Amino acid sequence: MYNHKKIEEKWQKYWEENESFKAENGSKKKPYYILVEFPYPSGAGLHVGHVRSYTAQDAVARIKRMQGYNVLYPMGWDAFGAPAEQYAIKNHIHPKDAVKENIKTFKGQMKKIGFSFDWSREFSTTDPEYYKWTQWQFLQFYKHDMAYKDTIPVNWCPECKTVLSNEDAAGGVCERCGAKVEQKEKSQWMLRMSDYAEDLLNGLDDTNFAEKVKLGQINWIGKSTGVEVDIDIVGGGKFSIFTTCIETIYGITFFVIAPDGKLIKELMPRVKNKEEVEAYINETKLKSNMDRTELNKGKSGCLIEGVEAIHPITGKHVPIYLGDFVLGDYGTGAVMAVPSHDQRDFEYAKEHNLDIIQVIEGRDITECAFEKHDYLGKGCKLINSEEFDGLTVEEAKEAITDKLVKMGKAKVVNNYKMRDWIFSRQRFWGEPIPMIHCEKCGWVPMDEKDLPLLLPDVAEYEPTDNGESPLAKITDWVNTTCPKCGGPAKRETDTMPNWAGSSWYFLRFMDAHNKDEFASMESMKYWNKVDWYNGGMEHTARHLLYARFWVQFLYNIGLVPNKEMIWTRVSHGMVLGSNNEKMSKSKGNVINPDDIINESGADTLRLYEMFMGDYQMDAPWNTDSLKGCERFINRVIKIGEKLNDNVGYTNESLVHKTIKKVTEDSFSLKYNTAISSLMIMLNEYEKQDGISKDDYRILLTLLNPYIPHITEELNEQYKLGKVICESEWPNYDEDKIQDEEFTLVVQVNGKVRGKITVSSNTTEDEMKEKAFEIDNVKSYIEGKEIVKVITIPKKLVSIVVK
RNA sequence: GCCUGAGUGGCGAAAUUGGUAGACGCACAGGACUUAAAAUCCUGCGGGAGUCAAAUCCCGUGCCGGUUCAAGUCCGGCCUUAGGCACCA
Repeated sequence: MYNHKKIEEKWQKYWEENESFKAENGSKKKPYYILVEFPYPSGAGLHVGHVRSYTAQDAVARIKRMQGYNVLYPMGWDAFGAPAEQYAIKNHIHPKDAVKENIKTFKGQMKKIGFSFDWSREFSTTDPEYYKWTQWQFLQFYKHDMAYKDTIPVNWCPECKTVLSNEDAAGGVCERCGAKVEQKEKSQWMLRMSDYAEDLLNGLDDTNFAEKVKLGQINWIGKSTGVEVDIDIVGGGKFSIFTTCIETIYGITFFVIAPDGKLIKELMPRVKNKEEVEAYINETKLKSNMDRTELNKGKSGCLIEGVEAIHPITGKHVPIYLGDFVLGDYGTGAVMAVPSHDQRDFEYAKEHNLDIIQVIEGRDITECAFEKHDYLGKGCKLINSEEFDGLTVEEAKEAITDKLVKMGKAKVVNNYKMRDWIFSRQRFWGEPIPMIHCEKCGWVPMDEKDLPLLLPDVAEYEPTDNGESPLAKITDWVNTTCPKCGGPAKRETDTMPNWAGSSWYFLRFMDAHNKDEFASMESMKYWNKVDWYNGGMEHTARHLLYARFWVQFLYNIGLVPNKEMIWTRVSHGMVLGSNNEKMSKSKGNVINPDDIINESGADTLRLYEMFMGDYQMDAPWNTDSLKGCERFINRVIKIGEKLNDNVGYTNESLVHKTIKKVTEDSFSLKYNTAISSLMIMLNEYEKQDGISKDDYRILLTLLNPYIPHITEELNEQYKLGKVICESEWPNYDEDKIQDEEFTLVVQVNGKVRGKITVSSNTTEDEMKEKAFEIDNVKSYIEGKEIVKVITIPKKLVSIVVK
C-alpha cells in the first residue's frame, strides 16, 4: 500500500501550477481536439460512468500531447434542464444556486481523478456570457426564416395542469399523479430542421462517424422515396396520399386518414356520423404515437360516413376510414390502404370487414399480407391491374408512376421521418427565447445588442395553471416595449430546450471567453474540427443530429469554417451496478467514485474502469476486480526495488510489441487489451532478476496515460528522466517485434493433431515436411489418401485425408 | 412494432483476413511465509473419458440449419437481452 492521497495531490498541484494541459490557440504544434460530452451536473455527483469515458479520452489526450500535439481537451457544464427545476420546486432553492453547488462538487471530483482538462476554457450553458450567444444564434435562425411558430400537440396532465415530457407521460399516464395524459394544442417555436434533411444525410460523407452512428442518423432522418398521389373526393375536394408502393394501387379497397390530422377537420362539415368520428378523435388524443403505431395493438378506427374518395385510376368509389395508426404529422396524414400487400392494412381490413384484392402474385394471402420486403426483387408479377397485368413489380412501379404523372395526379417525392425541431419548453430553467410579441407588429426579435436576455429571479418555479412557463407570472419581466414600434408588448415566456446549449458548446471551447463573437473564425479555423467526440450511445441520434443541424445552419450563413465540425464520433457503454442493472438510488447499487478514490486511489479507479471490459459495451461494476488493479499498481511500485543497471534489454521484442499494442489499442477504444499487454510486460519483468532503468521508464511511460500520478512519482523517485507528461511517447520498431520462433499447428481433417515450435524462417515446404514427421499426425494419415495440404505461413498446416 | 447493438468458463473478458477458443484479471482450491490473521509469493483451475502421472481422445462460444480442409468469426432462420424511437439529459 502506498500513500496515494499524498502522491495524487502532489501531482495534481504540479499540473495546475505548470499549466501542463493548457491548449494554446494558434500554436505552431499540430492541433488535436478531443471532446467528451459535458455532463449535466446533477445533485448525485459524478457517476462512475462519467469516469469511464473521461478517463478513456484522457488517456488519448495524454498520449497525443506526448506525441507533440497541441491538444484541446475541455470541460464544461450542461446545466439547464428539468431535473434542476424539479429540485428547485421541491427544495425551494433557486436552480442557479443548486447548479453552482453541483458544479463545485463535479469539478472537485474531476480534479481528484486527475483528468487533464484545460480548465481555463470552462463554462456553463447557464452562464449569461454563454447563453447570450445561444440566444443570438436563435435570432439568426429567426432572421433567416428558420424559426417559426406553429400549433403542436403536447402531453398535458389535466390534474397537475402541466405539460409533460414523453418520459413523464410514459404509458399515457402522468408520472406524478397517475391521471390520464391528454394531447393539448400549444403554440410553439419550431426550427425548420426538415429543410436540412438532405444536407444532414449527405454531410455524413464528410465525417468519420462509426458506421452504427451513421446508421442511427440515417434512420432518424428516415428518407423514403415514393409517390404523392392526389385523391379526388366524390362531390368535390381532394386530398393526397404518400406511398412507397405505388405498384399496389389497384389493390386499394379503402383509404385511412389520421384522426389528429388537418384533413378530418376540413371534412367535418360533410361527415354524417359526426358523433362517432369525434368520439374516436378524442380517444386518439389519449394515446401516444408509439401506442398507436404498434402492430399488435389492434386496428381501431371508424368509417367516415358521407364522404367517399375516387380511385385515381379506375374511378371507382372508395370508402374513407379514420385510423390512429396513421399519424397526422408524417407524410400527408392519409394513406391508401392495400390490405393484400400491407400487414397493417390487412389487419385493419379484417377488423372492419373490408375487401381484400390481391394484385401481386406469388403467395397466398388468406393468413397475412404479401408485403414488399417479400415480393421486391423476386420477379413477382402484377394481377388484377388492368393494362399493367403481367409486368414485374419493378416495371409496374415505373409504369404506374409515369401514367399518374402524365395524368397530372401524382409526383415523385422524397419523404422524411425527421420533422421540424420543437424548440419551446414551458419551463423556467432554460434559455429565455429572445422574442417579443406586439399587438401591432406581431412577433419581433429582440435587438441583438440587448442580449443576453437574463432569466429573472422568481419566487416560484411551478408552471402556471394553463401550462405556461413560470416566467409568465413575472409581469415586470413579461411586459416590455416593442423594439419596432415602441408600443406595449410581451416577452415570450417559453424557454429553449436543453438541446440548444449543447448544440454548439464544442465551438465555444475553441474560443471560450470571446466577448464579441460566439467564437472567432480564426480560432475555429485553427482547431478546424473536433477530431474525436465521445459520448453515450443514447445521444448518437438526437444530440448529434441537432448539433450537426445547428452547425450546418451556421455554415450556410458564413459563421463557421466547415459544414461538419465533428470528425469522429465514438460511443461508450454504460457502467452498470454489480447486479447488472442500471445504477440507481432506488436499486441501491450506486458506486460513488469518491469512495473508491479515498480507499484505493484515483489511479486504481482509472485503471479498473479502463480494464473492466470492452469500452463500447456495458459493463457491471465489480469491486473484487478493482482489487486486481490495485494489486497491479503495487507490483509496479515493488519492481522499482529491483532496478539494476546491469540488466540490459532482456527482451527487446516484448518492449516493442508492448509499445505498439498500447499505442494502437489506446487509439482504437481497446483500453482493456492495452492494459492487459502491460500486465504481461510486468509479469515478464518479474521473472527476471532485475529491471533496467530504460525498461522501467518505458513501462511507466506506457502506463502514464492510465495511471498518471503514481507513474510520475516513481519516475521522479528513481530519477529516470524528465517529468513523463513533458516527455516524448516512445516509438516502436516493427522489425524488432518479430519473434524468433512460432508454434506450428498441424490439423488433419480440420482437427488439431499436433503442435511443434519451429524457427520463424521455416519455409512452407519445411513446415509441411515437419508436419508429416509428427507421430500423432502420422497415426491419423496412415493408410489414407491425402487429398490436399493447405499451408498458412507462420501458422499452420492442414492436411485433408480420405 | 421499428431501428441499432450484445449473447464465449463460477465471474469481467481476450481471440488480424475464417486458422491453437478462453490471453489478461477476479473468484476458488492446494502449498510457502506467519504464533495467527491480513498482505505477499508459488501451483492448479471449461466439462467429460483416460492415467500413478502423462500422452491421448470426446464435447464445448444462446438455439436450429448451411458454406468450408477449417466457423466464436461467413450465410439463412429463430430465441433472449440492452439502448433509441422526437418535451429525460
